[in-house]
This record gives sequence, C-alpha cells and structure tokens, in this order.
Amino acid sequence: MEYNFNEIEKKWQEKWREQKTYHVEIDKNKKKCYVLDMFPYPSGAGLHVGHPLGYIASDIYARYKRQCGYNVLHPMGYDAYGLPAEQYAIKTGQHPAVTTRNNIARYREQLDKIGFCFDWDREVKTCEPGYYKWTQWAFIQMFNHYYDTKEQKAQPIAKLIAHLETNGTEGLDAAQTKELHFSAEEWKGYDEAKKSEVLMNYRIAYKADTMVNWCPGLGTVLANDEVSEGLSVRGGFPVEQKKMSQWSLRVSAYAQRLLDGLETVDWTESLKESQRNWIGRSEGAEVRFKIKGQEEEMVIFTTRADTLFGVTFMVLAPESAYVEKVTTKEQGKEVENYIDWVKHRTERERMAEKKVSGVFSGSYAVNPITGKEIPIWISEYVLAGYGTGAIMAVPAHDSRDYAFAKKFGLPIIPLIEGADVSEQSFDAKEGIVCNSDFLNGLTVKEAIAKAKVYIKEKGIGQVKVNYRIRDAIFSRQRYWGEPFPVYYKHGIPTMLPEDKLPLQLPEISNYLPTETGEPPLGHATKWAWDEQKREVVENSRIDDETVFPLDLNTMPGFAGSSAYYLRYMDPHNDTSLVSKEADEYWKAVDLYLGGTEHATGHLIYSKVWNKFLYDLGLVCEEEPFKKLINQGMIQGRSNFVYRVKGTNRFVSLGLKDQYDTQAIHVDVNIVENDVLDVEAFRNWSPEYKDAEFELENGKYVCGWAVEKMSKSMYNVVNPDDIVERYGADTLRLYEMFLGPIEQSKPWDTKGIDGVHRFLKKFWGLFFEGDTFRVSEEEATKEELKTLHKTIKKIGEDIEHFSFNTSVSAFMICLNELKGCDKRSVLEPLVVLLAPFVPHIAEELWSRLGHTTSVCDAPWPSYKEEYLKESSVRYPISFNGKVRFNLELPADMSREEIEKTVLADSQTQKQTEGKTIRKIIVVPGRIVNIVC
RNA sequence: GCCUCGAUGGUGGAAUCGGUAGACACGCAGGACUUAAAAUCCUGUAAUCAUUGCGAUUGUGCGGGUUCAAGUCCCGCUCGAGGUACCA
Repeated sequence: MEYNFNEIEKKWQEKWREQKTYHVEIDKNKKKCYVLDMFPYPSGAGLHVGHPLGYIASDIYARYKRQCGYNVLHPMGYDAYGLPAEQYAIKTGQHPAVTTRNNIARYREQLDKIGFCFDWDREVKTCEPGYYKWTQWAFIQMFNHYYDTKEQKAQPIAKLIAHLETNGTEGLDAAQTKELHFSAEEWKGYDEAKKSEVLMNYRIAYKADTMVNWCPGLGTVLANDEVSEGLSVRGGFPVEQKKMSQWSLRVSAYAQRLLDGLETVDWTESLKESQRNWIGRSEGAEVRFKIKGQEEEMVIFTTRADTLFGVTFMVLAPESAYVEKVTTKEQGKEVENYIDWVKHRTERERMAEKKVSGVFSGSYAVNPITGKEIPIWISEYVLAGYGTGAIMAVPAHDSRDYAFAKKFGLPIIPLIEGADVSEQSFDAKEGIVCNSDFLNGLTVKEAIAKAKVYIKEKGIGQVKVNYRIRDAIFSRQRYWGEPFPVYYKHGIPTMLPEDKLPLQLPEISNYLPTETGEPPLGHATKWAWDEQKREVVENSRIDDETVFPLDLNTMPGFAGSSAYYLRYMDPHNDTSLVSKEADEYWKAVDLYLGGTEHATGHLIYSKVWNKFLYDLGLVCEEEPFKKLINQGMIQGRSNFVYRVKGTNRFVSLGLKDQYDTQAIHVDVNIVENDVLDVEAFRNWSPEYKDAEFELENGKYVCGWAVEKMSKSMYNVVNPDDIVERYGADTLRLYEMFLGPIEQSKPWDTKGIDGVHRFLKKFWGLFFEGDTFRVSEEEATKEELKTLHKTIKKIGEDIEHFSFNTSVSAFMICLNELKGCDKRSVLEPLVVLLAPFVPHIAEELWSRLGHTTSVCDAPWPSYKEEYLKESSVRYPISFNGKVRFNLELPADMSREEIEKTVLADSQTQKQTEGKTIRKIIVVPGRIVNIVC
C-alpha cells in the first residue's frame, strides 16, 4: 500500500489535538524533564526551513525522554514585542498588535504541520497583559531591592534605609553607581527628592543618566547599529552623544555570581568563554594620584601595579568628571574643542578608531611612588564606562599608551630587562623587572603581587577586582513593549501598587516620537495615574496633587524573555509568577536549545533575572539552564543562471566561459538538481518571458553557491512546501540527517529523496499488496543482532544529540533486515522511530493493534547477548598499511593470533625477503607487522 | 588585534578510546522492468596508474614532529565562519 503521508499526518495531528496527547501536568510519581527551545520572535516572513532545526532536535529528545518514563515539559510561545512590528506600524498604520497576531497565527500553522509535541495549553505571548503583568511585577521588585555585596544577595531596600538612618553610609556594603559619603544625620535631613536620588544609587532597577545616541532629526534614540559615521542609517541625520535619564538594571552586581555559575552548567566551552569575556573580570589595584596644586586626588584602576615606576603621564576619558577639575585656563579652549569633537562620535567609532588623538589638560599629577610630576592628558581612547574613566599611562608596556606617547612626544621608560621599546611596546606580562627600585629583579608576576602589597600598606590605594560588564539600560523610547508601572509624583519615580498590575499599554494614534521629542507614549491621552482612585485616567486631570503623569518609556526586548521559562511551568497563575509547587517540581531547564546569537544578551540577562528571583526565595534553582546546545545555522544554497551581457539569452553553466556573462540569482524552487525548469523561469518574471536558452545535453544547468538564506538571494525554502511534497516526517528526518545539530550547513532539497525512500521502504515492510500484514514468526539470530545493535546505537546517539548518525543507523538497519516482516523485529523499530517520525510511527503502531499512543510506548532496551560476535575480522597490516583481512575467533588470545597470522600464507608473501622486527596485536582491533 | 569553532570525494557528511579513511545518503554512470515515462530494483562510483585478473601508489587545508600505527595527539602556518573589548 502506498505511503500516503499527507493523510496520515493530518489524521494524527488531529488526534493528538483531540486527545490532548501532549498536555502535561505535575506528576510527582514521575521524574521530570524540561526541554526548552529559545523563544522565537514571530517575524513577518514566517518560518524557513532553517528555523525548525532546533525544534525538531528538542522534539526528538522530549519524545525520547517521555518514552523513557519521564514527565516532559516541552512548551512553546512567542517573544511578541519588538521593533519590526512597530516599524511596520509606522509605515502602514497597522497596529503592531494586529501584525503580531497575524504573524503568530502563521507561525503556529507552520509549526503544527511539523508535528511537534508542544503542550500548547502552556503557550505564552510576551505582549499579553496576563504575561507582562509579571514582567512589570519583577521590575517593581528590582526597584525595591538593592544588592548587598557582603551577603552577595539582593535585599529589601528597607534594610538599606534602616542602615542609612542609623549609620549613614558608614559600613555600607552595597552595589552602587558611585561611592557616596554621608552621615545618618545628613540622610535624615534630606528631602524626598534627595532621598529618592540617593536610593537610585543602590536600587537594582534604578534611574540614572546614561549616554545615548541621540538623533535630533528623528527625535529618537538609536542603537549602535542604527548609526554609521555619526549619521543615522535611516534618513542620514546627524547623531550625537547625549545624557539621558534612563532606567537601568544593576546586572554588574551579579558579575561574580554569573562567573561562578558557569562552573556548574553543561554548556559548550566556547559559549562559557564568550560569557567570561563579556563579564570581563580583572584583578588589579586602584591607585590614588595627587593633582599638583589641588586638594583633589584622582583614582585610577590598573592591572599592572608593577609598572608604577614607568608611568610618564595620565589620561582621562573626555567624559570624566576630573576633566573639569584639571583643565587650566590656558588649555580651556583646546580641551573644549576636543570634547566637542568627541561628542559626535559613537562609542563604536571611538573603539574602532586607529588614529591617535588627545589634548593636554594643563595640569600635572604626582606619581605616588616616585613623587615625580607627570602631565594629565585627555583622550578618547580611555572609555568613561570602564574602571574609573582615568588611567596611568605606561607607554613602554601598553601599546595604546605607546602610540599616544609617540604621537605627543612623551617619555617612555622600559621596565623589563632586555625589552626593546624603540619600535613598539612590550605588552607581555613576562620578564624580569628593572628601573623599578624595590621591584627590580623580580618576575612580572611577583612584582605585581609585591606592588599591590606596597600600595595597600602605604595607603596610596587598594586592591580591587574590576568587571567589564555594564549595567543594562532598560528603557526604550518605543511603543511596542511593556509599559513601566511607574508614575512621577512631583517628579519622583513612584511604583504603581502591585495589585493594580498589569498596567496596560495604551492605544495611541501615531507611533512616532512626539514633536517635543518624547517617546511615542507621549501621544497617549489617557496616561496618568490617579493615586486616590488607583486607576489610569485622562492626562487632562494631571494636577500634581493626586493625579500624576505615567512613564513614557517601554521595556526592551529582553524584559519579556528573561523569565518566560518560569512562566511555562505555571502559565495561568494569576497570583504569582510561578507557584512554589510548580517551581519545585520543574526546577530548571534540563535542555535548552537555541542559536549562538543569544550568547551574551539573553543568556546573561535571564540569568541575572533568575538569580534575583532566587535571592528573593521565589525560585529554587540559581542556574536556570542546566544544559545548553547551540544549533547551527542552516544556510541557503543559491542557484544562478548566466545571461549573456546585454541580451536576453541564457547559457548553461558549462558554456558560460565562452561568453561574457552575468550571474543572476534564480529562485531555487524552480531548479531541481541544479537543472532549471525553463518554462517556470519564463513565467517567473515578465522580464524573462522571451528568454532564450543555450542548453547542455538538453538541460539548462545552473551554478550554485552557499549563502545566507534570505529573500533577496531567492534561496528561501519554506517548510510548508516540503511538508506538502514529502510529509512532515520526511522533513524532520532530513533536517536531522543533514549533519550535526550544532554545525552550520547548507540546505539542499535534492538530498531529501534518500530519507523519503527510507520511510517508504519501511512502510512497505508492513504491507503485502494493499493489506497490512506482519509475520508472527520468530526472528533469526541475525535479525535480532541488527535490531539490538540499532536499539543500542539510537539510544546512545540521542543521549549525545547525534541525530544525524541515528538516521544513518536506521537506514543501515533497514538495509540489513532485507525485507523482514516479523512483528518481533518491526514493532520495537516503530517505537525507536517514534521520536523522529511520530506520524508514521503512530499509524503503524495503531495498525499493529495498539490502542494507546506510541508516545507512551516504553523505550526498548537492548540485550548484550545478541550483540556478541563469535569472530572478528582482523585487518592485517604491514608497516601500518593494511594488506588483507583475517577472520579469527573473538576469544582468541594475543599469542594465538600472532601465531595464526604469522603462519598465514599471505603473511609470508608480504614478508618475503624481510625480517619481522615487531608484531603489534590489539585484540579485537588490528594486527600490525613491522618489517 | 583577541577569543571560539572549523577545513575529509562532485555534494551533505561518517570514523565514540590513536587501530581497515570515505559508513549512510544525494548526485552521476551503467543495467533490469516498461510500448514509453515516472516509480522501483540491481551494479559501479576518492584520485592516479594498471586492468583479463591479481593489484600498486597517493590521499582527510599547508609544513614539520611523536608513534608499530595519526583525520584523530604536539609545534608552526594558511584560509573560512561566529563573537568581540583601544577594557588600562
């Protein structure tokens, strides 16, 4: 009987839906397993064949675990807020909610066709009020907590206030934006506004001035990649650095715990490494330098405390607060000009800049160790955001300082014996120290340690660990995001009462910034908070007594995706983000699958979010993602036709060099095995209607290249089309067959026939003509061996996420079975195949007489006794080169093997006229004769 | 620049511990079935030489090394992909 995949797949997808086959609930009698795919953003283009790769892999794993007896949580939902929908709204006026709803419907339809075992009852969408209520709620908690650096834990802000009331800042251990000093009396004397300002210095969600790329022409803030050479990519308006009050999250407070957590999870080394680089821990020292003629000292951070004797100048970031203090009258104009120039450069440009620039401030600092006076310069190569925004320059041993010293003619003092610094600096942390008084003769490592001790003892500074990671800016001047549950009471940011959440996103008429440069929410007319009525009211009622304006910003993309894995555990809970029961049962994600693009964004923010909730005792696991696998990208395979320049004549690949041709991308969907469907090409576009072709052997052969899968390359392959033509099971199997999950590889539809044929052949085993029939005969030894070998291999492969080799193993198994139709062999195979190709497996399983889903068919176990070989085929090699094979009993001893091999006539032929010097016998493996 | 990963036939890839390189599949070529096509099945398929057969040599990006034995380990390099800091 024909394998009618369309009918089978439709039938089972409906049954699964009706019978809620994939619905999952807490079941304390079963071990749990949580398998999660990274949250997709539902883009307007729909899914292409690359997207489901990870979903298929995780689906196989989830189904496998279920068959092994686990209670598997495998949910799906949408990261539904985002810029594309908003930009589409600006262009067309269509509400982003409508666009998003349509895109989600399209995604769902596409996903459903592939037969995933998602529990759709747990679906979440970040743009739904029931979901973002908890995003807003978490934000309020972060606002109401600070980070205790001694306890290494978030604590209620009330505890901090109590401390300030009794001790001021004395003895305070808190993560902070800047170091403040005041007494309890001073604190008590502060008014509300001042107190709010001070507390912002400690809150985990806080408001502070940050530098942004401000584009006055567009009236908005731009991301780094929306700016190019000081102009906005969109519109080409000038962009400048501007200070703006923005919400931020104090993720830097969690730097060390983020780092420590990496030791406890099963992620790839490369991913861990990139997170370590992002966190950027460096051990060093803070050193104070006196400024000549002033009370004020400047503090710098260095990892090379050993180089203090080689400091020949100081450099400040242009934004540094010290700039104002050290700039002299004479240098005032020059400094001002320089800072003005730097302002128009983005951080990215400043970092990419190779040309050295800078200006002298006019002041001098005093080296605390030598007492020498050294000039203070200002340069963009020092970044305000790292360390203290000021450095001590050691030109002999830092290439950036070196370039600066060369350009401005500043002295260079070598500090390492034998280091030649006439052409370039010696940056390596190795060698013997010289020119450094009490450090002379030590290795660099020893000198660093000794210098640190010295700095501490002499009180000129302190040992310190610095982190590169910066706090996350949490405000966006956009419409399509979560609104902040914040109103401004006499200008003081105040949280909405928690029981009034969610604060719903208002409707607005225009998605652009307002004329006065406010974010889109500035267009909302009902966007004020009435404290007494506890509700959102018309803006016209703002009186600054009981009615106050609401925040006009929205939250960024990572807000909604930071705790979604927790929400899946308990998606309909109205009283908490996740119930204690659900959290304690499902704990953390056991397998997390997604792309590398989230390596440093989402995977840092969601971990901080989780650690914060952990500190509050709301979740029981500190690390949310135990094992993580990055799936590779599926690249496109583009096809080209070759047009003779200036004509409408196309020549086949093999002939193109005889003409002056131009390669043109052609839709891969009208090309098969690199042969163009000429008629389809003529109909593809009016411009090719009258195209002429020069063929090779009656065919038009196309050229090809591997490129990114994108519309503009005409190489997008839609999974719907594949499902239509070959079925979802074939698509699933082929995606896995392409290669290792974590590797990038090109999609080429032509290979799909192999796996499709496999399924057809497998199907055929169960039928005799049109009737379903399996034999009840006992299996032979060979058949059992093949079966059990396959059971073993598939289980191991799934555990190692090596799905491509599983597919091969199935094919080998089928080839070896040679048309076997015995139930005792076929039935376990159906069970093994079920995670990979669930539809055909369900159909065959039910035809075999089962009434329950194959999803619950227990995973078969293999018996070692069937796998034992009685003999081994030994490759016999001479000097490492295999010459022939010898079949020998498996239990033959080393000595016997040696004797048998030497006695063999073929051996004698190979060794004729040579002396045998050595024989290596590896039992069960190989024999090598050296002669 | 730095970090990470990678490079194996015409193509995707396999080789789990250093032990027969190229499993499995695509494609291609030849054959069977068919009036024909499709579908299906069978055979061959790393390269070079030899070919009636036996075979021989080379071969996993390049150059070295360790080893009885290297795609796999070590040193040096080339190219490609991804990430990324003028981070003091």
